[in-house]
Amino acid sequence: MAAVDLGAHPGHLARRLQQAHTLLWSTLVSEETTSPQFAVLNTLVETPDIDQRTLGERVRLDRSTVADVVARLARRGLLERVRDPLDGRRNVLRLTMEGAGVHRGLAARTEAMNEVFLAPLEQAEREALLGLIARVADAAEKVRDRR
Amino acid sequence: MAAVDLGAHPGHLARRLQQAHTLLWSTLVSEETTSPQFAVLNTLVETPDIDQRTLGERVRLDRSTVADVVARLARRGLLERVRDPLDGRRNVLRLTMEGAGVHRGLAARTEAMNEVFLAPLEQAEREALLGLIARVADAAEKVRDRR
DNA sequence: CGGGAATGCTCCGTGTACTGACGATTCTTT
DNA sequence: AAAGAATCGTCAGTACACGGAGCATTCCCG
Repeated sequence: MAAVDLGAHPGHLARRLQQAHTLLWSTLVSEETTSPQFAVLNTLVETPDIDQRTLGERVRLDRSTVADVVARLARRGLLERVRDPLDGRRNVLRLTMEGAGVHRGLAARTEAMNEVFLAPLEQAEREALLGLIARVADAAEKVRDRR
Repeated sequence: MAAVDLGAHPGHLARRLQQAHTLLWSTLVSEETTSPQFAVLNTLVETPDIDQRTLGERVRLDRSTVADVVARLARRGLLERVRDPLDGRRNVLRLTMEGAGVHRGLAARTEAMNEVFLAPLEQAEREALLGLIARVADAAEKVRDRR
């Protein structure tokens, strides 16, 4: 009797948004490479020779998930993972030629996909949505870090 | 060099938002029962004797995931899963007494959590955020259904 | 310099989330 | 009534996502 309206719950909406995006990504951008994988490739483009922990901080993936994603990309030959000779605890990551090529292709198609994804919104609404999500996510992530 | 700013990508923001919510949920609402599990319990409160497929449509989980989530809740004794005598393909789901009790407790704590989650936003902004997400998600889900 | 603390990674267990293949059941159409 | 189509659920495989335990390495302090 005390049932609640899930349509007003941000958590439920966040999950739906994320699921909808994943589905659209797989049809419009790539079936092989996922959105988190693209985030990793993209970070490696701007910061070569990064280690897994720092990479995880940038793309917001925990140490375990980074290891998984990186392992998959390495298996496909899109990046190299080498033990850092200067610090034997770290893995140094770097894109291969092929990885850079894959990133280029995905970056282009991602732009197109974003257009489709946000199509129901006016320009001002798109900026508002992204800004609001960023503020909520930033605040929640700060709570986590303070621990 | 062609690296992209992930902060402007709705997919990346959607993932961050969902992750942040999951984390906050586990600290403020429950460690045992997840947000999707609550969505299932909640649907069973308003619609007893529902089958898994219909349930999945309501909470936006595919058939496999529904089966997983329902199995976990059944294992904990929060719901009963019985073969429908009128249609041998379906499982009929119904909350147990304990399941109803768990739902009551979660519903209260969920309200409190939503307040914390949306704390960085003004009232008008909260409504705007939820409305914008719903529009984008609705549109994307329609694309999927049309298949 | 030497020993304890901190750090980076891996491995394991659990929980979403989806697709494809399959089996059982029911429905439809003739 | 029987063949074929549609439906519901399960199972296997893959990919994120997280916490805890454990290991090797490095850092820091006395």
